[in-house]
Amino acid sequence: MGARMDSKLARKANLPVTSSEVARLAGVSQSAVSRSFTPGASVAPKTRAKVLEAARRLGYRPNAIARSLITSRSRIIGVVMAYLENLFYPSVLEELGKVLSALGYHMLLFTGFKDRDSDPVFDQIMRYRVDGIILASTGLSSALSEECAAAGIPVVLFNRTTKRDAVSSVTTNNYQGGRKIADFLVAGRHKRFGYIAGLANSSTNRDRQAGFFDGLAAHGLSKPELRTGNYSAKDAAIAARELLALSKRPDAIFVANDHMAIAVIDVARSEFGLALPDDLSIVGYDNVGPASWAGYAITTVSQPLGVMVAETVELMMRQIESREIEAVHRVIPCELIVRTSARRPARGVVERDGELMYVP
Amino acid sequence: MGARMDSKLARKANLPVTSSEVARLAGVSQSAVSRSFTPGASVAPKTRAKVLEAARRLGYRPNAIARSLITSRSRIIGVVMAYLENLFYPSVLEELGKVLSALGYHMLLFTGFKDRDSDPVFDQIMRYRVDGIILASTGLSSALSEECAAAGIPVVLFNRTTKRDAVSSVTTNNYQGGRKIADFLVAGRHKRFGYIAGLANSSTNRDRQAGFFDGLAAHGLSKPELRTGNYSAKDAAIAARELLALSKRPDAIFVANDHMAIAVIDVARSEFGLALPDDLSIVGYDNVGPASWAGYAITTVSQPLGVMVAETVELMMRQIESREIEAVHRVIPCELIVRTSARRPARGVVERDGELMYVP
DNA sequence: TACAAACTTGCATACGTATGCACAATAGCC
DNA sequence: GGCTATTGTGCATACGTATGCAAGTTTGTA
Repeated sequence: MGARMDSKLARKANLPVTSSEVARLAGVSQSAVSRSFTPGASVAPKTRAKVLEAARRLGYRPNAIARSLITSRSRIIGVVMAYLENLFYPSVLEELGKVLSALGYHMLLFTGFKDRDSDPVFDQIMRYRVDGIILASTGLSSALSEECAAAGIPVVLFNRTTKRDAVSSVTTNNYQGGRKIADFLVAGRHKRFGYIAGLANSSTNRDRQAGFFDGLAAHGLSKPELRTGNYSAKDAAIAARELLALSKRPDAIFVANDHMAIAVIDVARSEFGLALPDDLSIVGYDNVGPASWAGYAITTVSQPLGVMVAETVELMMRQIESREIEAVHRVIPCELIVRTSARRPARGVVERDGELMYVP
Repeated sequence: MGARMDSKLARKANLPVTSSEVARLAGVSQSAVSRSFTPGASVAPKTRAKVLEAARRLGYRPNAIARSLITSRSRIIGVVMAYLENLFYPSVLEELGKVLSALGYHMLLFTGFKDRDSDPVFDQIMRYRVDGIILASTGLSSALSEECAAAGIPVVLFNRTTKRDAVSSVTTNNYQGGRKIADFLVAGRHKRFGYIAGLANSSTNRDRQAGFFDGLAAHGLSKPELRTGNYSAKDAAIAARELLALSKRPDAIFVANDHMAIAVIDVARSEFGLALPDDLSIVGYDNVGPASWAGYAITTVSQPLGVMVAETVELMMRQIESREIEAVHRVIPCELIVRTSARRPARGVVERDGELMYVP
């Protein structure tokens, strides 16, 4: 399997340096070393200097594992993301990394089990005695959430919500988002509507769909044509083919996220020869990076990532510090970003922060 | 900041269950409990059954932290990815998650420090006594790699390489890839060439560029116009504007990765009104998801992710198990995938596994 | 100088598990 | 049934650190 260039040299591992060894070199007790590395502990500046110098010479680093055992705080947050194909989640991960590391926390990441069961993942998370769990792109069974609560481990759902009493959540107002899209498309004088759904049992899909359907109903319109894309590009393409092959083809389709919307746009253009927005309007959701690429320019609902992550971490930290589990549900407002994948209404589109937004 | 719905109920954390408590309930010693959870340990089936039943009733899970302290193996791999904007890396992460979890290992992820120094990241990684370190989208200073070697922690560079003696690496044959692109474009009768570079000091960029330049030289052609995009979409767009505004505009541009190539294509089409491949040919690198989207259809070099990850993990495991650091450098062959962003040569394009490839 | 208050330091112990060792129990064999 | 070989079990200890406590030292004040 390809070329190979192996170095001849192999080295044996040395033993890692402990605080006792540092103590010996510095001529102090092990406690003094520990205190020198604990911010706010009681150590004389001179002692600390001696210790740090000895530590530097030996290449000592405090053992976070041993520390966790004593303090019963690992400063590790378990992060669960079933898949990363949808660019929304990598962005979340990157932002989480920034925010958590600034607070001295780290992420134990569980991903890549889209097709498998998530229970073994949970078992592993619990074994590492994480200080908290953040779940994105996935829900949580009732039994497991109860178990976390019983163990005193805060759980925050990111971009999903639940009625369960033991877990918190941070979402945008998906109902409002769906409703805004309905208003926008109706104002744009569209006549026949389609909806390509995400995972049927996800709260995001439920709320976006309800908002969209209610919005259309409020204008006296009947239910749109519904197909399901399961938040998968492949399924969305199939759904798109069905919708676009209808004799009464929709002139506006709301696709439950941008990741699917891209696949739908590709199908519309390259398989049906349709031009956007003249022949067809597409609206997505999430405002991921590619949504703003010139090749797609998707009209979409923006989920403010920075705010969502900040709220998630704040909720997490509060529960960790207070040692009390509380089920708080944060709902963040969202904006409809107007680009060129959907026909615009005559009025209501304004510029703000360099983006066009729909503010009826 | 948005709506809020707080649950009234708050719960106190319980104490976590220990092996001693399980032992008491099962009427055995703590050692027996430990052995019941250690595959291959010496326990009578009857005892193990008693223990597991007691553990189930108490909701016991072995404490991986405490176990690490004893065994001096954390079964944690530190994964460093400065940024996740380029979809190549999330894909890597997902695959790593699959492969590592199947082996009972977990990922401590460090990301989101693109603009900051990576030294603090290292400090943290070392504190958690990880069993190994995988670095993607980033290099490693000489001092740090020496330190890891001294501590007996294997380091594998993913998609980067180095001459340093203490770290291993897994890359594709980037030189060969660059060279293939030169051959392909020359065979396609292009006349004026451009190159948009990645990060100047990255081994991937160096090798791709060297291969491309050497390939052109081998056909008796002079050096292409060079601009630098730093593997950033924004910088690449700027570079593209410069290249396309030249009086002798290139008719073929090799962009050092797909992430930048997308930005370049957007600029070419929407700002210069160019059609691909009639007015301009673009070739990328990586074969990320969006490269195959109908909107872009980028001719690109495929880096076989699955193979790369498998090799990376294999290298890692071998070093962990043998407790010896070795500097092995795996170089994996790559393929030129032909799509429609670049004019095709008259011959040499064949179909394989449903993809068109250039095999001169 | 004397005394109290504030600050430092070392000792000892605890965190939850794995494991070498010695011993007990069982199985295997004729 | 008597013997050895095998297996199973508990005891004690170790991993590397944090921290309450008591003793020691310094500082501040009158």
